[in-house]
Amino acid sequence: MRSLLTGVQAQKASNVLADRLREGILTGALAEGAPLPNERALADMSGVSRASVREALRLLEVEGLVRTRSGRGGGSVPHLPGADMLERSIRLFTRGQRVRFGALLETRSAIEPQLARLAALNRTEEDLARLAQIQARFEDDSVGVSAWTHMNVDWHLAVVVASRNELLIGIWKAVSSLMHEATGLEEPYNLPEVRVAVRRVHRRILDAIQKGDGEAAARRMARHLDAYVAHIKPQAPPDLEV
Amino acid sequence: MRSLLTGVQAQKASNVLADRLREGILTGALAEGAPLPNERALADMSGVSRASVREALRLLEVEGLVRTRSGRGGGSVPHLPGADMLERSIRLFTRGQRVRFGALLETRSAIEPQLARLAALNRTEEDLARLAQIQARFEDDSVGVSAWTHMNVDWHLAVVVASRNELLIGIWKAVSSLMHEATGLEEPYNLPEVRVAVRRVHRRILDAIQKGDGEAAARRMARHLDAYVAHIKPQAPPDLEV
DNA sequence: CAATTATTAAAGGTCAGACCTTTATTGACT
DNA sequence: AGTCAATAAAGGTCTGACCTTTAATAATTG
Repeated sequence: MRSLLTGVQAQKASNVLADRLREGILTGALAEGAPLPNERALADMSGVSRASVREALRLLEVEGLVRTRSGRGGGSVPHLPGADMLERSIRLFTRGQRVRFGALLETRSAIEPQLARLAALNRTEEDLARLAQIQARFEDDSVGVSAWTHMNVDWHLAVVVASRNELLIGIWKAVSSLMHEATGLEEPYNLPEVRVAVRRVHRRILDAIQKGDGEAAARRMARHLDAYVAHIKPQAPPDLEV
Repeated sequence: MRSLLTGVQAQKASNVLADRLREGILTGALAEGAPLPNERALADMSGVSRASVREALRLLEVEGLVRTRSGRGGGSVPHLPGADMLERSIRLFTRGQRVRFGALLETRSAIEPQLARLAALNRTEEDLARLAQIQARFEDDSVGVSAWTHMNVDWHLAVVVASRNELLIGIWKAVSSLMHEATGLEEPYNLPEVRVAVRRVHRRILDAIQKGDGEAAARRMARHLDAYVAHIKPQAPPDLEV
């Protein structure tokens, strides 16, 4: 008797509505960009109060599934969750779990070589063109350390994007963003010999990507990251938290 | 003149309150498990209405930072976001971005060898004991395919947990959970020769982990996953979406 | 006529207060 | 002691008013 009735648990109205809207958005029934009815109309249509409608919309907003704007012409529009949402939740996870800075390094070292491998296998001509263009910008040695670091980020991002694996790309973006926050972008790119070495290894990695040699791309990227870790690790105390 | 006034943007009351509570929880000022004041009290204390308090709590709930229960003795208690939260958001991301099933396989293949390497370096005696215990259960060949699959999941989870990298562990859990949903756990563990092969490679991986040989552990795990991919890939249409 | 400025309307944001539902505790009655 | 009813404490919901933000429109003016 008891077991028959467990699990019925009256769902909260806002959750029920949020579930429906979420499914609609994820399946595409509610097209991205096409505004939802306003809150009062949703309340009338769904038979729940406006307060509950608002809670449902708030759930979806936090999940990255709608964007809400005030004022005339505002409202809630469906939006597919992207890398920014992933970054937010990975940030919360790392802060909440007190994840070590070293764990971020390990994560990046785990995935970026694979991203390089996939880039070698899946890159398009446009990818190669963009990579070549970014690589060319490295030749200018007159730029400051900040600009150089940004170029470096752009280079890695371009490689990563060429992999065509959206999930790994999203994770990579989140992790490297957290890393850059933690290091304050204070990377060792002021030393001329470091710049020369980075330029050379970047060239070799691109070479492998261009030739479609996934193994070489992965191997070289792994070594490149090991060198980076060797540079950065001594500066960060072992128990640094993000 | 214009530029002086941009960015002031009156924050919503619920967001301000949520931000404060979030910081309190993440910094530990609001201890996990110690219940927050009830909604009416929070409203009085913060000077905003109960509706706004509720919205703030709802934000935090979706972020996995509080758990809320109804009824007497209920209320909202702080809670540090864990792997379950990460899994929810990775699930939303994969569905929203229409991530291919193959991308999940690639992600797992990217991180699990590194997890095995870290396990070899960081495993404790307890980890080894648990792994040995799980390995022993594999010797019993009479179990059904479902039980065998569960054992297999347990084995991989135990390896992964031994790595002591909470971020990679969280990502691994999320990805493998999504994979199992997509495949419906219909894995090829009914064939005796597959079972023998899996048992053997598991043994060799554990061997490397026990010896602290990270390279071997990573290499063997990578091969093991390649074999798994080779088994599973033909069954899944290339454009299968999660 | 064109540029600016006021007005209005449409939406979300907030509030107050009542009432409902769920759940744990307490107490009364076997 | 065990069961069942009453109570209390919390979240959940509803209503309806009002405030604030923002875009569109109308009025004004150089």
